Amino acid sequence: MDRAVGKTGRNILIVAPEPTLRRLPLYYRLLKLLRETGRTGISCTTIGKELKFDPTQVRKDIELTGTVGRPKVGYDINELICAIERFLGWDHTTEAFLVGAGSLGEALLGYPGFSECGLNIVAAFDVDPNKCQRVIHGKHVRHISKLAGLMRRMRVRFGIITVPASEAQQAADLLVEGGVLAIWNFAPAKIRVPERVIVTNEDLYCSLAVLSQKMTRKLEESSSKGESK
Amino acid sequence: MDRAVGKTGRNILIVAPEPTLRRLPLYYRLLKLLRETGRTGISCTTIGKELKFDPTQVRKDIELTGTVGRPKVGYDINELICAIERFLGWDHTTEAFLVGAGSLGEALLGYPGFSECGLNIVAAFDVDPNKCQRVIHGKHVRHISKLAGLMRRMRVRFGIITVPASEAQQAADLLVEGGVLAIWNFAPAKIRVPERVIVTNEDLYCSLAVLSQKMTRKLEESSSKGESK
DNA sequence: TATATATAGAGAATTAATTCTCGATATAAA
DNA sequence: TTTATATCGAGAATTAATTCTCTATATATA
Repeated sequence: MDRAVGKTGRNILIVAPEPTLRRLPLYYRLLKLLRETGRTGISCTTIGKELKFDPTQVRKDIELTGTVGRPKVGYDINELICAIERFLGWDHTTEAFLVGAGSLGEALLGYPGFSECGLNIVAAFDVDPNKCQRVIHGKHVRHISKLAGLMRRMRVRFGIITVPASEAQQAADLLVEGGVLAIWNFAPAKIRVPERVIVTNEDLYCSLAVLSQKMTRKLEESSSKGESK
Repeated sequence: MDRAVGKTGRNILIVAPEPTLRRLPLYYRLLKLLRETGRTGISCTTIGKELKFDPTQVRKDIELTGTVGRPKVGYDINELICAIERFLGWDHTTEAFLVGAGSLGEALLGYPGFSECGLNIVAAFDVDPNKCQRVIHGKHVRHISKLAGLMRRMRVRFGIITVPASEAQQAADLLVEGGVLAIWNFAPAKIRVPERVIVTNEDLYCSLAVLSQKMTRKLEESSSKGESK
């Protein structure tokens, strides 16, 4: 989805494969749960069994984080948790601005556990003056006209877009004006930003497509073959 | 992420590759926009240029939907839109129940454009009696105790989970009890369901990981090499 | 009418991601 | 102490996904 760069820009910095990056948080969550039970060690086999992944895949993913294990023993849970945090950049706090204080924005402002990942949404912005001056989950909502200025002044480099699709580009432009480095875009729309800005799109329609297609195929099959097996 | 089946279950029905399924909605959105401008034809090259995809990739994706084009001309936009809708199962309505009427649930209940994808959330459910009897975006919120029964009676086969992680399994169990076929899980938690149920997880932490890692790498590089290029 | 060109379509080549195989080793059991 | 076994680590093999190459063809231009 977010395939690095286009024709022009060469991929300067080698980042981990996206599939790996998407699996690491799942390991991370499991490891934290296990740690609470008092466990101290874990093997790839066990992680794989728990999350339905191939153990070798888990091992290769872990290898990327720089953790070394011991044969027959496995990895130290604490060490592994720290390595994943370090690898993902979850070991330091990143401050973020959120644009669009609708219900989706509100949901993200109150999302539990972002702080564990080092994400700290410090303020929200909206065009609607009625929404401004409100405080949602302890975060102030300000008028969007203040975004770029405040962003520069506070040196915030991370932006989250939760506005309707039609306003996504405008939101992105303001974030770019404020010197944004990375954008997490929840609006179902393509945004155009300078090459240097990292964008990840959280497009619900893309996920829905996966689900609807699978469901449709399954229904087709069961109706044509009359519920085989 | 949602890698089909585990060790035990063979993958009975051949579905399209997930990367393709995730790109199709992007083409679809672009095509609908273009159609509104009065255009009738489009080439893979143009789609690719617009969305920064390789034209061959676009062509292969389109091939899967069964659409045929003409050299030098391209595809008929209308035909292509219909083919994508048919392929994804967006040409017929799927009714869904939503579990968890918090702000995320509210956001989904008011999400614009789900109906274009054939998705119709018919009701929401929550444990909190204060939330019940409310109407959000025209949809009634009922007590969760009524879920399974109503689901069977109304023959709803699609469930959306927007409860906190700690309650996700309970929500999933109720949906399974109601005869669910596919679950769209927004809770950051693994849910266990029978093999026959299709699950797609919308795990924000997985997406965040991609973004934070890229951002971290970029910051590391610019600080060590002092803003090269 | 003849020529140039953009593009679909087929299939080969390449690249990325996953899975398998095997040797080394640390622990537990005999 | 010896043997058995689980598991890491390295690298080969496989599979999936993407990109490239070439041919045929439909349209536009000369």
